[in-house]
Amino acid sequence: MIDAPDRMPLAREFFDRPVLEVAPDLLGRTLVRRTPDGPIEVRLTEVEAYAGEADPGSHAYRGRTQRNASMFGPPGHAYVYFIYGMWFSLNLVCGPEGTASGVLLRGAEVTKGADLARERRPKARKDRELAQGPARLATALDIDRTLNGIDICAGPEAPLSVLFGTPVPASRIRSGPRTGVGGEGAAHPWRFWADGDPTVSPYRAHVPRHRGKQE
DNA sequence: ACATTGATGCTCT
DNA sequence: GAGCATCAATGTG
Repeated sequence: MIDAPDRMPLAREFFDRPVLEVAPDLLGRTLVRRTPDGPIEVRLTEVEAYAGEADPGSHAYRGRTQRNASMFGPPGHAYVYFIYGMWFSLNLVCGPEGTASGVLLRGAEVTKGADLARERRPKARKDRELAQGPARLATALDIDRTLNGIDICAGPEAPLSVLFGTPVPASRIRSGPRTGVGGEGAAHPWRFWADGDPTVSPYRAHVPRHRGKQE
């Protein structure tokens, strides 16, 4: 049985391009997470681009560290990081090895394996909330730090793959400032989403948190 | 519907 | 020690 055209995996060349080309081009694509219990598939609806060492909003801004090492690796690999003491986020590494760009996956619609996703997201009241937000997406897809650095172009058995899917046409893509990114990084409209899709997460502007004594 | 805030621990300075 | 590419519960309308 031959795969339908929309089930063809995206090759490494897809990711070996400038991140601002790759990010909007990922919208509508199918992300496959293969778990021991079976596959979970989502249709990507919201992403953010992080543009290498020159981007003040990026984890790579201050150069290579132990945490961000996989961002500096070859394209078509995963960068998974732990945040707020509780959550994971999944990025797809773009651009040539030695550079450090990536696309944060922020929102998606679960299209297959919804029963598995619901088990992992028992607090989701509606199916559209299963993967609405980066940490929710990672939780629904059973993503953790063991997937950091893995090759997502490694073939039909890989834990993660991206399939062709049905790309969102450019006329339906919107862009704006990235969520939770402040400073000079806030100026760039590097968040991309599918207009009107209910699985796009609510925008939250960056709020500087001052802790400790105040007044 | 929207605003506010606690939870929780890792990473880098 | 400060800050974090967040979520969910709580409060108010």
